Amino acid sequence: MHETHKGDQTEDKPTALDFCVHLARTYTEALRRIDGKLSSVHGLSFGDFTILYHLKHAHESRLRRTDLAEFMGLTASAVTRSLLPLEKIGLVDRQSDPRDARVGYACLTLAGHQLFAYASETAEVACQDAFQTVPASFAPLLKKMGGISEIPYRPSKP
Amino acid sequence: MHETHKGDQTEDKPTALDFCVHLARTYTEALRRIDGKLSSVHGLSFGDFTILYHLKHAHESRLRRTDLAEFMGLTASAVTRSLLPLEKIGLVDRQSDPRDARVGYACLTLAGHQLFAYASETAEVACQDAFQTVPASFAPLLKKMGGISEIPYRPSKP
DNA sequence: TCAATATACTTGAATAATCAATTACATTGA
DNA sequence: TCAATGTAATTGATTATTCAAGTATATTGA
Repeated sequence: MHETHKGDQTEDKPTALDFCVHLARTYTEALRRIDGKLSSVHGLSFGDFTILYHLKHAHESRLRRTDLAEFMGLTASAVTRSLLPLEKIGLVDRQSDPRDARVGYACLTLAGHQLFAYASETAEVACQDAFQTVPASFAPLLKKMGGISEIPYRPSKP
Repeated sequence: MHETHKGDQTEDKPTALDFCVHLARTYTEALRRIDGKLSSVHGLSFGDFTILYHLKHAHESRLRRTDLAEFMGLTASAVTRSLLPLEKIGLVDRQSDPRDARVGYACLTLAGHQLFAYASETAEVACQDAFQTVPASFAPLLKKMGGISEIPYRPSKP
């Protein structure tokens, strides 16, 4: 099995770049596997599933669409488009904010909760399977990667 | 700073699923940054750059298109389409195999080598920047993730 | 030998994401 | 107060990727 293919170039200590290239390869492969399982068993992409995941963990199982975008690392545009089919099949509900007419909430429906309960078991197994060899102690490290800005606490307005 | 948003659900020890969701978020953000830098400075996406990277490290700076697909974690189709613009702007050259008329090689041109030399410096900095806090000792772990099948040594036919 | 199967690659159609522009509403400060 | 600016969300056009099907060539085994 290759260790960063040995060609004629002398391969020195792996750089941050080597790390990134390898991470990209590993990530896409892992995602493909998880996505495949989730799709075949529940008809959800990992992206769809991740939306349900964030809603499930949010206060009252709902999030503003921008906050969901931030959690997902997607643009607002992508969130709008991703939510459409989930709203159509009744996993997610659309709500508005009486205090601010601009904002829209995405809210997990009962059906959404139910499907999530099943799908998260499948997802957990698929994730364990895809990342078998990564020890749990590793997770906190990844959390620090890139100094990603996290969602601030956003209290209801007075 | 949120630590996996504390809602009303009790948040237990992070599972493999939590890890995957967080990795996805971190990964897309990091990729966005690296991609942005590389695009603005050299007009290359990280995907484009990664193609040059794999060619650069390959024997004689060339790879069969299927092998490139395997290295990239992409389908053959995606590789065909990704190579088109790189061939058009003269960074990559198309070669055929006299022994097997089915196979096509992608080969780094002189211009490709030159651009890669510049771009890899930008990329290294961008990658260090995106993954500041991940220690180098971490790389071997990631290598094991998922038990990804690597490219076997493929000798020239007799 | 040559039919059956396998491999390398390309292409058409579909999906998912992006960015830029737009709409609609909110907030701010002279 | 209300004009200017800021924020939330959607939409159109574009790009990247996938899958399924197709083409061309190689390999294999009866």
